[in-house]
Amino acid sequence: MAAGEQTMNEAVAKGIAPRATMKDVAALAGVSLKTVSRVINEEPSVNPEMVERVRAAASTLRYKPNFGASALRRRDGRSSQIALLLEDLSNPFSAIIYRTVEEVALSRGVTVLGGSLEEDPARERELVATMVRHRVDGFILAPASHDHAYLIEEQQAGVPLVFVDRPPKGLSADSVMSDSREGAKMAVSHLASFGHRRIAYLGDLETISTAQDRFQGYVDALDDIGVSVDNSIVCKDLRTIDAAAEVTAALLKSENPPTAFFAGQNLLTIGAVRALRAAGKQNHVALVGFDDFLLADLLEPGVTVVAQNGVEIATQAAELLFRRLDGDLEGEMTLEVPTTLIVRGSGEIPANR
Amino acid sequence: MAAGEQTMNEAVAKGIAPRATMKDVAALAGVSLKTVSRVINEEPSVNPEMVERVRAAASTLRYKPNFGASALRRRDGRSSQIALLLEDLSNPFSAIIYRTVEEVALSRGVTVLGGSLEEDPARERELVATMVRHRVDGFILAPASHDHAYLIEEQQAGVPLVFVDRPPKGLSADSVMSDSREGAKMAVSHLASFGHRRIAYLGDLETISTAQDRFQGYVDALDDIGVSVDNSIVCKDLRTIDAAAEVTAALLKSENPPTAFFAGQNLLTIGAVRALRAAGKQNHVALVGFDDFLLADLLEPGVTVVAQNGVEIATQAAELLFRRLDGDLEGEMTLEVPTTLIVRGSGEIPANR
DNA sequence: CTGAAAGCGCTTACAG
DNA sequence: CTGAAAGCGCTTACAG
Repeated sequence: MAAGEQTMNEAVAKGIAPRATMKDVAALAGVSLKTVSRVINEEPSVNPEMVERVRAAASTLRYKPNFGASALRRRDGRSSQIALLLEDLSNPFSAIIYRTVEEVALSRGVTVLGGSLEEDPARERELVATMVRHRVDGFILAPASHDHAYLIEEQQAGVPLVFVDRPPKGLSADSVMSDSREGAKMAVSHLASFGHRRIAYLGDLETISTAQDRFQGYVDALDDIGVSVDNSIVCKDLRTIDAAAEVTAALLKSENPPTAFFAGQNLLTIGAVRALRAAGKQNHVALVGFDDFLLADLLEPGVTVVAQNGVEIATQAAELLFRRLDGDLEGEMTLEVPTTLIVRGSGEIPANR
Repeated sequence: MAAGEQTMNEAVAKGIAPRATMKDVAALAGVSLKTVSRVINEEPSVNPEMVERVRAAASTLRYKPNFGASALRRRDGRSSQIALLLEDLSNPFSAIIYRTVEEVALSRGVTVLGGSLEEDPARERELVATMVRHRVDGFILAPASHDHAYLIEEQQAGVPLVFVDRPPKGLSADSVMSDSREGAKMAVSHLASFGHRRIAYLGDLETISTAQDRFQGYVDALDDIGVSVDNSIVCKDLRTIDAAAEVTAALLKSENPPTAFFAGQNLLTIGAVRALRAAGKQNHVALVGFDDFLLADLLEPGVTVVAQNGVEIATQAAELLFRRLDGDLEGEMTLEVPTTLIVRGSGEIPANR
C-alpha cells in the first residue's frame, strides 16, 4: 500500500499517466482479461457485442498492447524484432541494405535493431550479445570478426542467421553476397581489353574475405592475358579515401607507373580519383572501381565501376531469413549475386604504348 | 505433461536447444532464483563463494539474460531501446544522424530501433505505434506528419520525445535542427556578393517547415540587396534529382534566365549540377546548395554549399533525450545548430552583366 | 462463446 | 547475506 502510494505520488509529481493494461480495459468493459486478449488479438468467435464493448474501453483508455509481455508468454516467444549488423550504416552500401531489409521486415510487422560494427570484432560480439538479450528473432549480419563459431549457440537456440556481404566462418549458415571474384575479374579484363598490361591493385584489409576474392579476380584476369602479378603495384590493407589517394599518388610518381588502376572498394575508388585529379592524369590513366557510388557519373571522366546489387542482396537475405522463421529448415544456402559493369569513361582510357 | 512432451519433441525435431533461464542456473548452482538474479545484476553483498558458483553455472548453461522479462517486472520498466525515425536511412543526412545517435546510445547500453518515414504521415503513425508496442524508452523523430498532437499520449506516459531537423507542431517538445533561415540567407547573400541579382530558388515541399524557413532566408537575402522575389524563378515542391534537373534545364532555356541558383536540399543541388552540366553552363551560372554531399569537392567546378552539422545535431538530440531519461524535466528546449558556408567554386562565378 | 487459474522469466518487497 | 512469495502484462491450457 505504502509503496503503491509512493509510486502514485512519484508519477503524479512527474505528470506521468501510467499506461492502461488489459486488466484496466477488462474492468472498464466489464469482461474478463481473457476476452480482452481475444479481442486485441482478433480471435474470431467472440460475440460482436463484446468486441464492441472491449474496443470502446480500449479506445477510451488509449490501450496499447505490450509486445514484450505477450512474447514472454506466447509459445513461439517471438519478439517481432530482428538484428541487422552492418559495417557502418553511414556507408552507402550498408545504408541501402538497411533500407531494403527494413522494407521487407515492415511488411511482416517486424522492426529492425541496427548496429554498425566498424570492422571491430569485439564490437560485433558485444552487439550480438545485446541483441540476444533483446531476444531478437533472427540476425542479418555482415561480420567484422573472422570466426563465427560463437554464434552456434544462437543457431541451436533456433535463431536464424543470414550472412550478407561476407561468408560465415567456423559455422555453417546462410549467406548472400556479390560474386566478388567474378566481378573483379570483369573489371580488370575490361581494362585489359583497352590494352592495359600494367594494372595496379588497390584493396581493402586482407583479412576481409571478399577483399581476398577481389584480389583473386584481379589475378584471374591477369592470368587470362598472360601477365604475372607485379607486387610493386599491388597495394592491400587500404581502408580510407586518404590512404588510397596517397598510394595512388606514389604509384603515379614511381619510375614505371601503372597505366590503369583497379580499386577494390568505393572509398578506395574515390581516393584514386582524387589522386589522379591532383596529378592531372584523370584523362590519361584508366580506373575501374568495385562498387558504385553516388555521383560517379558526374565526375570527369565518369567513373567506370563494377556495381554490386545491394537491393538484390538485401532482399534475398531478408526473404531467406523470414523463410527460416516460417519454418523452412532446409540446408544452408549460399547465394551469389552477380555484379554489373557500368561504363562511364574512366575505364575506357586506352593504354599509351 | 502431454503438452510439455510435445514441445520437447518439436524442439528436438528442429534441433532446438531451449535457452537456459535463471531458474535453471539456480538449480545447477544449488541456490535460489533470487541469488542468481543478484549475481547477474552485480548486486554487491553476495557471498563471493556463491557468486563463483552462480557464475560457473551460468557459464555452463550459457545463460543469457532476458531484457524483456526483466523490464516487465522492473520498477522503471525501461526496455533499453529507443526509436529513431528519420526521413530515409539511405539518405546521407539521415545516415549520419543514425550513426551518431547509435554511438551515444551504445555508450549507454541502449539499442536503436530505426525507421524510415519517407515523408509519409501514415507511415509515421504506424511506425510510432509499433515502437510504442515495443515500449521504447524514448523517441528521436524527424517527422513526416504536420500535426504531432497524437504524440501527447506518449509524453504523458513519460516517454521523452526529441525532434530533429523539423520542429514539433501541436505539442511542445524538445527539438534540435539547423538554423535553416540563417543558412539559406548566407547562401543567397554569398551569391549576391558576386553580383547576382537574378537568383533562382529550388525548394522542397512547401509543407516541410524547414523548406519554408529556407525560402524565408532566400527572401531575407534578396531584401537586403533590394531585390524583390520573382515568382517565375521560384520553384517549390521539388523532391528528386530529376525534378530539380528538369526545372533547372527549363529555367536555363527561358527568355530571361537566372544567373545563379540556390538549391534548398542536396538532391536538388545534384539535379541542378546535372542540368547545368548538360547545358554546358556549369562554369557560367553560379550555384550554391543547402546541405553538403560526398564528392561535391570533386565535381568541376566544386559545389559551394551551406553545410549542416549532422553530427552536432544528432549528438545534441541524443544527449538531450538521455538527459530527459535521467530525470531532467526542465522546460522544452529548441536548439538551433549553425550552418557553415563551404566555398568550392560553383558559388563564386560572377554574374555577367 | 467466456472465464478462472497457472505460468512465461524476471524483479520487488518482504521476512529471516 | 539469502530466500519464499507475489506480481509485471500477457497467453496458454483448461473447464464450463
